[in-house]
Amino acid sequence: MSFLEKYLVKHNPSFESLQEFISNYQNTHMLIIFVSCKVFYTGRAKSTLSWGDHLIIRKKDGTLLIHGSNKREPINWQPPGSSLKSKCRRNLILISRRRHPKEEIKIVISKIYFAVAVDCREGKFQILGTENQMVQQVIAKPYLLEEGFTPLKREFQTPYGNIDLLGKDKKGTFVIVEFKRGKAQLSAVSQLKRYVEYLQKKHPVRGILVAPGITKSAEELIKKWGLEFKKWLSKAS
Amino acid sequence: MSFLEKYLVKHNPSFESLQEFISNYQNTHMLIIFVSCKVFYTGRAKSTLSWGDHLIIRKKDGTLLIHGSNKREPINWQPPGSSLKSKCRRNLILISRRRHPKEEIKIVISKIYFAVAVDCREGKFQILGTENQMVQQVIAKPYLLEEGFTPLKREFQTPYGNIDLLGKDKKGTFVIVEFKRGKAQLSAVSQLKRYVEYLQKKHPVRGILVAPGITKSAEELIKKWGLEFKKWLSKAS
DNA sequence: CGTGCCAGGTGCCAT
DNA sequence: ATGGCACTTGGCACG
Repeated sequence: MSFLEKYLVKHNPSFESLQEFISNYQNTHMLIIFVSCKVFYTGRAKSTLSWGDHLIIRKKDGTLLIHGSNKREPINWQPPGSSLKSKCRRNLILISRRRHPKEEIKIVISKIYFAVAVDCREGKFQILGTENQMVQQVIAKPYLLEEGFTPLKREFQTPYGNIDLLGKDKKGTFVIVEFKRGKAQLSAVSQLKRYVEYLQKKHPVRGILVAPGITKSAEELIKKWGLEFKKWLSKAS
Repeated sequence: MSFLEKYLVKHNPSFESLQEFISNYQNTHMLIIFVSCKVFYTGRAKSTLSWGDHLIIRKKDGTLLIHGSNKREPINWQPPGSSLKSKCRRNLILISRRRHPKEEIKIVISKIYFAVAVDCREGKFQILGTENQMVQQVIAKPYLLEEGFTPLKREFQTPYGNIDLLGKDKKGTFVIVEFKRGKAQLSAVSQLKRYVEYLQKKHPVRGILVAPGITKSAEELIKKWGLEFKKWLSKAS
């Protein structure tokens, strides 16, 4: 591939030709390969994917994706940092390994429809509306939480976990604030309770869960445990 | 594309040609398109991806994936069930929408390197080694948990959440068992504690966390709360 | 490295 | 639809 070309396509390559293609480009290009194959994964779990048509994507950071005809998630994958080797037998076999944890994917390919090597330089990504930004807003404008609130420490560490935001209310009582960007569930209440249980051994303390909504049972639980829920309006008026 | 062909490639298609290609194949084929583009997402959060080369995959179930040059995760995406429309302006614009929640992705394309439509029939997938299988093993061989254990109910529902496995020990005391397939963390202890707190209002009850390992602080917490940890040997001897 | 935890989490299954 | 939760979760930040 000349340095001017963005991509190179191989149609119905032979096994040997794909092997060479892979070894030539796997460190510099993203590979997109459409094949008939079966897949064996073993590692943290163990899985098999029977014969079918699958899209294989291999990124130069070592990521391996095996996609099927639906769903957002790949059927099988290997995360960044994984190796890739090929063997030519009766079928073409691709093996991707990672070390920690030890995991292996074996792709047995019977037919290669096409393979593309692509020179991909991605853009810059920015995102807004995360939990972190909720916390930042409350730190900047503490009255958004409640009148008289004073933030003390972001990510306050305890042996029971890390408190999103520790502060004091207008009476000087410690306040533990847990933020959720989506509807708060039982687990969020548990989390807040953990922090409160720890801190209240030393000080009187309030616990406030801040989220745009809360499930029914989480709301019942939070009342039962004497904690508070504060609905968060994303408007941030 | 004839019904015999597995795939069809367009090299450097014009905007209009890609529009036609998409509308012809988006309901029956997986589309794989490599372009120079920028992306705007708005919905649960809001993000921008600046100009760069990105791989666009559109599955016939409506899934949209926008991949960059590294990482397992797509930079932007739309889940199954999303729509896709195109507009031709100065650039080619693809818009994918979903209803619940209301979310939109706008892809502004300045250059199309290639587009492929693919007829993808995926294989059957099977997986072993999940949490569910740990539970099934204990149900089949209760002594693996402890001598004299009797399983009573899988997924026992409480207003505090669902208990993986409820049973009784040899003395007839209720036992709540929570399984984790990986190293158990603070959240697992919290979860177990929730169930125990609920049931112990009515009966004396033990809580056992079953996992191949446990983090230091989770172990301390589980002791402090009077719960038990049982190390799970995947050997299932 | 391990630990904790958010994520536009996704996906599955239950009511 | 809402909810509870596992997931080969992935990814990040911090000790």
